[in-house]
Amino acid sequence: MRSVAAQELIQKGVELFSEKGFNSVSVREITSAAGVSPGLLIHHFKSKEAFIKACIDEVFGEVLSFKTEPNPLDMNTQLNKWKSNPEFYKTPLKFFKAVMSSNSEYSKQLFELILDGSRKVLEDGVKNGLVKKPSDLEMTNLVLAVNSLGTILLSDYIRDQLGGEFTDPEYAQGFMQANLEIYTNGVYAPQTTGEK
Amino acid sequence: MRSVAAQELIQKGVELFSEKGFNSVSVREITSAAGVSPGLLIHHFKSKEAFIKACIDEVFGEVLSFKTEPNPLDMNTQLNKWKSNPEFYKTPLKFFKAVMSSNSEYSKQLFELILDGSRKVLEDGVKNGLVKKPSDLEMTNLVLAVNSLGTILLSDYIRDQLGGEFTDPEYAQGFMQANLEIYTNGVYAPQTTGEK
DNA sequence: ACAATTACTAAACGGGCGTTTAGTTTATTA
DNA sequence: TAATAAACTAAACGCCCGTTTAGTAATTGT
Repeated sequence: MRSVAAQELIQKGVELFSEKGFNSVSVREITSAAGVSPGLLIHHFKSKEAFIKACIDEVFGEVLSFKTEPNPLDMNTQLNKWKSNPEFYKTPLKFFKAVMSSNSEYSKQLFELILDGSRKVLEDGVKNGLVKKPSDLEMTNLVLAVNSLGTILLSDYIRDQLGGEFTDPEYAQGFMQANLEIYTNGVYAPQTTGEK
Repeated sequence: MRSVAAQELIQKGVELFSEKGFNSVSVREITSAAGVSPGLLIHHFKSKEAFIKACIDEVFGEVLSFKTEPNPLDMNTQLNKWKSNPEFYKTPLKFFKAVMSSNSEYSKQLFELILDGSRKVLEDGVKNGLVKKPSDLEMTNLVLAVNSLGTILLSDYIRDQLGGEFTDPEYAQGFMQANLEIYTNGVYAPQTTGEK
């Protein structure tokens, strides 16, 4: 079982890593935020890298299970989730961004997990008749997943444009509506096949 | 005028920054790659930060002008560019990724520039009848730009999935085709409006 | 209760960082 | 060709980093 201080360290670690990324937060910054000595973090977690892994495990075990959570493709479900509790998603979303920007072994696993979840939704959608059968499902899945993740990675820029987080109810409606419109109607007009 | 060594430093800097990002490349790494002393970089550029800015100026002045280059939305034009000279885009694309991941003042300016270019293409497309009139042009523009940029930011993950760079002719065709299909036909089947 | 383990701290270590300093070589200019 | 300026180097400075060490306080097991 984890000591109180160790739990506190994980919590502060997740918080700070979410804000600044793994490389920009030092061990000392975390330990002083938790009110303990730097040595204690190493004592409990062996190294900073192992501590980061512990933080990742904590967040993804506690809050996110990409196999059961609504998939990025499923915009309406996601929108409702955000609407009902926007605060809940803020830190995990930023932490997720930190992980995906870190090029660790975890980030690759997470990406595959996202792809798996997205593929499932896509395949189900095709079966249900809700989604058009793409000529190359795997490639389409990749593109859709990348678009969703890109939204998260670029959330800082989106915030600047909207004037607030795209997960906030105030702005989520319009942002999701644009997504939905694109994914429903396409962008190119019907009479063209997309060529110039 | 810039000295030969200073030019060499910029070139090596862009190369290394593109590979690893700004924070992960030290002044010593750049100067030893250029065969000069660390002090010389500071002598020429005052600080590492100013050197980074010089690198950004160099790349975006030399290779990219987002107002004239094909816009991310214009998939076919972009595909043809990549097809005709894939090497040309590799380093600038990675450098661009490094800048967008750095949260500098430059990255925000670049994002606005991308939005401006994208908006122009979108508006022209609507006038030409090539693009459907979106209910919220600014929001749609934001979503489309984010999707395009996301592809660049996540290029490492895409490479893992495809087995090669998505800018390589071998893989570009299929990847762009999936994009084109989504933007032409949408994802959701016609009989549904997208709700579950 | 006492021994053994665990939680924890203060201090320091070694290393890499960006940058400064002081000095030398090379180029420019008059 | 002598004076001035620019290019450049070797060494070191101070700082912050992750981690180690050596020791103390608290907890646990018997």
